[in-house]
Amino acid sequence: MQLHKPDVVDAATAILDNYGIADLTMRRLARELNVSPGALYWHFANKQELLGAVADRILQPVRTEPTAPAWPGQIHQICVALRDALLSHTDGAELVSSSFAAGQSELATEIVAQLAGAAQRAGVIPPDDELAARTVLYYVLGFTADEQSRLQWDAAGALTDDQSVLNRDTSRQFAFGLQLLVDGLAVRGASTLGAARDMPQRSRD
Amino acid sequence: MQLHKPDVVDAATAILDNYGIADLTMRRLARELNVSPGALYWHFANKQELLGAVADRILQPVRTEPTAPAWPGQIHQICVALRDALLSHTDGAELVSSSFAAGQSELATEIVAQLAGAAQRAGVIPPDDELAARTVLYYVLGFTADEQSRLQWDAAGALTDDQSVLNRDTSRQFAFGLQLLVDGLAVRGASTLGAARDMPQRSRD
DNA sequence: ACCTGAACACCGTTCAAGT
DNA sequence: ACCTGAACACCGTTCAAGT
Repeated sequence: MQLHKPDVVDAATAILDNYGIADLTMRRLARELNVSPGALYWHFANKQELLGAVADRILQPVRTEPTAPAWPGQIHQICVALRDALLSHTDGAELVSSSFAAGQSELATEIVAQLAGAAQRAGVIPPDDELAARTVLYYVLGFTADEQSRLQWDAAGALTDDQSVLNRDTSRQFAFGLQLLVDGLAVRGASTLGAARDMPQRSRD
Repeated sequence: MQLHKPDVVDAATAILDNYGIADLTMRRLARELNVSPGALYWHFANKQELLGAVADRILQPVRTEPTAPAWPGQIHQICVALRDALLSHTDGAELVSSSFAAGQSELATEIVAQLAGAAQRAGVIPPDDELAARTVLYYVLGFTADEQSRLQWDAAGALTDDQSVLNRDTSRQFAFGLQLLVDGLAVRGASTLGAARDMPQRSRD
């Protein structure tokens, strides 16, 4: 029977979940699908494009309009959903991170747009809104990649107790860094929102 | 003549600067040094360890006690020095980022400690200071990796004018995101520094 | 102690040729 | 249109054997 893109992405995701990103190779994937390696290149231009498709599969659950009424809640919502999505796949953060950097994940770009919207509602005006959005994304990707790699060291069994990610409340830690950014956003937003009152620098000019 | 670790790191850095991280392979490096690939494994346990040594070489210029009097200036100083160091080597941000994630860069850990110190001076108490420090580092690495990969696309000549990193003031953009974090740090620090005054939420309980 | 030679078990990608 | 077979030009790592 014929090979279709979604089948390929399914198989790739299965390898990722079960063996990790190091084992997600074109040849291994072809073997799993009972095709020759060359067959994959009919459907995907190269490995990066395929990884981008896997990244978009991972980010699918994040694809939802935020329901929170105010912008801080919206940012929390998006970021928590994002971290959850990344944590549900082995090396998820690493894969999405590099796909985003390579500009191969459409959904990552969409998430940036949504975060930028929240930043605007916080009072950050273009083009700073996108900058703020990217800053938030860098944080979530960096934090989660770190968390996930520690989890792997942990599973491998070579980590002292105070390094163990299990003994620390990572969700609380994640929220702390996120709050840092939300607070910063509030300050930055307030400085450009009419309210020149109690803002000493450049009140009117 | 004998092969010494610093020679190896020198040669590796040269390959990185001239050809990029994709060409920094053990075999290529051995060829450049006129030794067999196996020789490298007498000096380094594996490729990750060697890359960690290159990362530390890149971070060397950042290794300096901050001279700014107040913590916001110190953070700016460290982060600007860090970004400059990363930008002076092809794929510098990507290399340091992955070495840090793999726990192979001692200097990266040192930089986190220095940022944590600044966070403490901002009023963020342990263990949140390290969390704050890591958040700042995630930002610098994420931003700079992004900036650097856009620079590469640009050099390759396939980017529209408004995507071009040259037409945007990236240093100003970098400062914006950094300010976001510094502002957040100020808020967080103030909330734990005695001053419960004019802080509506959980002022006393 | 330090290095070579050779092997092992892989990679990503291309492309003529088949159906 | 879609895929195979086979090749090209590589990888990281190990390890007996040499000096």
